[in-house]
This record gives sequence, C-alpha cells and structure tokens, in this order.
Amino acid sequence: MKTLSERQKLILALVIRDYIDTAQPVGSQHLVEHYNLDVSSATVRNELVALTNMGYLRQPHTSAGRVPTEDGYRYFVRQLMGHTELPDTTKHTIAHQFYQAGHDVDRWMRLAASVLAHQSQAAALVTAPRAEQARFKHLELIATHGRQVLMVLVLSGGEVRQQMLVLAEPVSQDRLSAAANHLNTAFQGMDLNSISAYTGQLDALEQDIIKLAIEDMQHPGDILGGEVYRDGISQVLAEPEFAEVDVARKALRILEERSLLEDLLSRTVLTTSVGGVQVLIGGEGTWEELRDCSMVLARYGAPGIVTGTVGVLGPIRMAYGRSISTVRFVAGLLSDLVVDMHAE
Amino acid sequence: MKTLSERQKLILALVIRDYIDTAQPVGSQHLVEHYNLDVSSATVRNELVALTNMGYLRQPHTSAGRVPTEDGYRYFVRQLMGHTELPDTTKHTIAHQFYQAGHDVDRWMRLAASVLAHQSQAAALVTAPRAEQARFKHLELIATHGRQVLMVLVLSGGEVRQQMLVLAEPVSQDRLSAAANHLNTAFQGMDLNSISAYTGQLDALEQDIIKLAIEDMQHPGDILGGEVYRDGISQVLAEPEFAEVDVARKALRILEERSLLEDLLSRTVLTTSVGGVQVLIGGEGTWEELRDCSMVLARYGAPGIVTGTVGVLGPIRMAYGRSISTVRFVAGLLSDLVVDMHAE
DNA sequence: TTTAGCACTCTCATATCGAGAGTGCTAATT
DNA sequence: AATTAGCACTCTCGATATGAGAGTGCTAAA
Repeated sequence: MKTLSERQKLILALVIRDYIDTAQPVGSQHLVEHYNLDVSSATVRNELVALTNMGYLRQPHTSAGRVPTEDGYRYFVRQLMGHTELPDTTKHTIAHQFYQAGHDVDRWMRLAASVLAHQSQAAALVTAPRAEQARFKHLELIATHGRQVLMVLVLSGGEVRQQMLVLAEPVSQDRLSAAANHLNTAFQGMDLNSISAYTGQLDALEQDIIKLAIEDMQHPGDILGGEVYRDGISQVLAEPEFAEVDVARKALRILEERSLLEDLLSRTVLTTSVGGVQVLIGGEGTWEELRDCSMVLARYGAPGIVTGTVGVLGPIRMAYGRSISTVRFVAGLLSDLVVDMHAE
Repeated sequence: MKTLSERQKLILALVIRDYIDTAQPVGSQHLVEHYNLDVSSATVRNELVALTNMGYLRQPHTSAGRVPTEDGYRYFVRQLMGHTELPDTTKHTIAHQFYQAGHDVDRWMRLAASVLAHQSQAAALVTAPRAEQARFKHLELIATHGRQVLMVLVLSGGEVRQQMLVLAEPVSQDRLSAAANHLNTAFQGMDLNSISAYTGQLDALEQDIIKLAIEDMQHPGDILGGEVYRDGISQVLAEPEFAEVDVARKALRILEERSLLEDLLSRTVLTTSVGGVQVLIGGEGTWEELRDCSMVLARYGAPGIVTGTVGVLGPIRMAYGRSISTVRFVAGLLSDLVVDMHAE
C-alpha cells in the first residue's frame, strides 16, 4: 500500500468531510469551488482516480461524484481527522448536569445517553456500571411471606443486587437477621474466591444463602449490567441512509437484542482498556447487522473493579469527530463519578 | 347513528379482517369470491356505499377497494370482534416460562415484553411494578466512603430503592446500623402518613434519613417504575405502514421518550381499573404521535398496592384480537405473580 | 330488493425523453 | 513530469405520456 501525497490526503479529507455534511457524492468541480484549492478540477480528478484505485473512494455510478468507502473512513479516522475535543463550555455544561444529578446512578445513565445522543446526533447506548471481580460488602435478608425471602446484596462500588429466594422451610426474621449478621462480619470486603474457600464453617441456611450470593456475584455471561439505556433512536432514523426501512430495522436490532449487543460488546470494547475509544466502521466484516452502520464505543469506570460501556450508533457516514470526542468525554466523566462513588 | 343490518355487520367485519391480513384495499368482487357470500358483487357494493357513508370505511382513491376508517376499527373492536382468548396450550407454555423464571422481577418483565411482542406481532411495552401507597418494610444503611452512605430501602411488594446520601459529617457503620435498626423496628410495616406523624422522637441523623426515605416512597410524579421494558420494535417496523420513515419515527418516539409515555399512560390506562384492557386507535384525536398507531394497554398488579402497565403498539391496522387477548393474558399472569410476591 | 351491464375514474408500471452532472481521456501547456 | 483545457461519453433523475387493470357508481331490468 503506497502512502498518500499531502495533496491526496487533503482531498480525501475534504471529500469525506463534505460527504458527511451533505450526504451527496462529491465532484471535482465542487471541491475546487468550495475549498479554494489552487489547482484545476482536472488535477483534482486525477487525484480522485488515484484515491479510487487505492480503495478509499468509490463512485455510486459512472457519472456521479465520489463517496468514501469504508476503508476511506477508516483511513480518515486513523490518519486524517486529528484529535478533536468538545468545546470547554459544552464540557462544563454537561459536567454540571451530572453533578446536579447527585449520586443517582440511574439518572447518570439516562443523562449520559441523552448527552451522547444530542451531542453526536446518533443513537446512544449506555450500560450500567458493573462490578468485575466483585467484592462482598453487605447482605441483607428480609422475610416476606412464608418461605420467601428477599436477599439484597451490596457489592463494592455500590452495586446492589436483589433476588427472591424460596427456602426449604419457613425461617423467622430474627433467624435471618442473625444469619445475615454472621455472614456480614465473616465476609466483609472479601472477594469471590476468598468467600468460596470459607463456606465450610457455616450452617445449612447460611451455606444456602452464600451459595446464591456467590452465584449472583459471578453474574455468569451477563456482560451488560442490569439495564441498557438508549436514547436518540428516533432521531437517528432521520438520517437519509435509514430511509430504507430494512436498513433501519437492522440497525435497531443491534440496539434492541441483548444477545446481539452482548456478543458485540464482548468482542470489541471489552477487550480494550478503559479510556480508549473504539470505532467500528460498517461491521468490519464481522457483524452482518452492522453492515450499514458505525459505532463508537468506550468503556468507563475503574479497570478491573467496576466498568460499563458507552457508545453511539449511526450511519457509516457519521460525524466521527463529534462522536469520538463526545464518547471520550462522557466515558471520562462517568469514570470519575463511578470511581469516586466506588472509593471507600 | 343508524344501527347496522346483520349483513352490513358481516361485510364490515370481513373487510376489516381481510384488510388486517393483507394490508390491501378490499373490493366487492374479492369479498364474494373469497367468503362465499350468496349475493352478487353489486349488492355488496351497495352495502359498501352505506358503510362508507356511515364513516366506517373509506376509499384511498376513486377506484380502489375499501379500507377501514378509525371509526370502523373502533366499531369492530367494540361490537363485532367478540371475545378471543389465547389457545390453552399457548397459555400453558407461557405460564410455564414465567414460573421457571423464579422470583426474578427483572426476568419477568423481559419475558413479558418478549411474549407480548411475539404473540401480538407488535412492539411491546412493560413497566416494572410500582408500589402505590408504599409501606415501609426495611431500611439498610451502608457506609461507603467518608460522608457517603448508601441507603437501601425495601418497600412492601419487594420493591427496592437505593440512594446515595452525603451526610453533614462522617458517621461510623456501627452508628448507622444502630440507626437503621431503630428505624426498622419503629416503622415496620407503616405507611407514609403514619411515619411522617412520628418523626419527632428521632435524633437528628435518623430524622435526616427518614426524611429522604419518605421522599423516596412518594416517588413524585414518576408514573413509570424505574425501568421501561420494550421488545419487538425492529420487528414491528416491518409492517408496511412504517415503510415511510417519518411514520416509524413518530411511533418510536412514543416508546422512547419517557415524558410522552408518562403523559400517555397517566391519561389512559392509569385511569382504568386493573384487569380492563384499553384500546387506543389512531391517537383518538388527542395524541399527535399516535396518529398512525394503535395501542392496547392494561394495568396489572394489586389495585392500590402495586401496579404496572403492559401494552403493545402497532399500526392502526393491527390484529386487535390477538393483541387484546395477549395483553389481557399477560397482565393477568403478572398480576398473579406480583400479588403472590407481595403477599406477606 | 337484487343484479347484470357498462361507462368512468384513478393508480400503477413502463417507456421515452432531455437536461444536467461529472467523469475519463487526450492533447496542449507550463 | 505535472498540470490543465477541452470534449465526448455515460448515467441519473425528473417530467411526460401511455395503456392495462381494478373497482367503482349508476341505470335499468329481473
């Protein structure tokens, strides 16, 4: 793969930027007129031919302007776009909204989705923070009715799981409280493995309970936290590439079906370190459902302790600069908030 | 408004059923051929003219078949459709799935949305059960970091609220546990008003905490429970009426925007008794966003204690029979489950 | 009251056409 | 060697026309 001349880089960037704005194929004449290049349209045409041969541009039909290919977008994002940041005033406004939301994780998530959707003009996706390698913090047992007991399990990071258990026989609230107290003092702050090692010294009731608690802490295979927050879906469908319903439906399935989302996230952003922003352009040959879409994803939280995912989804012709800077900023903000809450 | 002859009722029902199936305007000839009416197409045409004049049918253009009007659908749903039930085997299969899900409310909700979406072929909507007139059951305070305290509040019905508080000064876990114990024994099982009456006898810390707990119990204005579950959205967009993206977008906004949904539910199904199924056809002149859609809604739960909402959204040309029977069945099932869990 | 017959209307798919946009190539220019 | 003017060529897109087909409403007869 030959490297591009400076002029080729310039022209490629102009074509892509223009196309992202207008959704119209970009012609040689249009370029020289609007971006006062001091070369003729014929010269530009020659460069366009070169860029087309290199696979960065293509023509929808013989006599239309050029449109970026997926490779073109990838080159643009990696080499041409440079680093963009949201304006400071915007950042402050957003941060202020978060701090006003107090310590309500649910509100943070909704706010994050809303901010992502509005700033990036794409569909937003946020998963709740989830403790990896959860440590036991507190357990509460509440008798509700007969043999039914509500177990509330608090993990490090303030994550709360609740589960209804049905015991073999009715047990009094006093007995439950005693069991909870015992388990709380015994396992305070311990992680999964440590707890598993000590279960021998418990009575039958306590063993049953701690077994369920451990299962809950492992959250097997469930990568998404409990809830997935979405926003801006109806808004992003206004993009012309979703005029064809089938395209829109495929995109929606990604956001709607947990299994798809789980597969997608587990094989992309979960393999990345916190702080890095990952850009998926047009399915990358792996995800059929993403064929007509791009996603910008990032993890937030404290690596190895609690993490979640934020991201946006839009057409391949997406304003990557805005999206990436927004996703990066929101992920950073959430990281601060979550880490702060998690500190102990 | 004149009453319809039996033959008119039959023809109206046939037109609507056929149109719901095929999404094609129904002509007089088509009717006599496919439903072996023993009259001629000319006679049917005369009846169609009558039904059109009464406002139950209309023609997309001069020489097309008839299509139901919104009034036509309403008449059909109220007078012609009769009472339909899901087949027993289907009911059993579904109920079995719910019982297999144990006592996990989150799984119930997801399952309910999935069942609604698949059975009714429309987009499903389920709100988590929410305690009306909540009673205090249990409170837990967990010191996390400095002045930050996690409050876990368990209400009657097993509903759990969590909130992070920031105290004026650091307080030890022991002190917090003592306060929680005190409040738990003092207010066990009491409702909002009773608690408010007794706050005088508490110390400053306890007063602060119980004030926040009361605020939480009131959940001001928030009609939707915490989470709204949706399913079948991408599926319902396959209906031909959503081929126009703008129609699809408007429908999606209803499901996406909490404020819209809240307004909609508060003014419809929340004014109905549990058990009743409400059908909104084409916005009913009130909701612009629903102009091209219909919804079938029902409340579930224990009236006055815990309730939630289930429903489906589809094009006006919706299989009302299937939708209504599915919504009724799922609402009933969830009522049983929630009431069962709530019993104490 | 029902029905056969028929003219009428409107949609929809198809074909034709010209304008316009943008190209690629060639040959001349710098 | 790189750039540019010139130009023929290709393809899309919107406008216009055309005809088949579907379904109607009306009239008059049964």
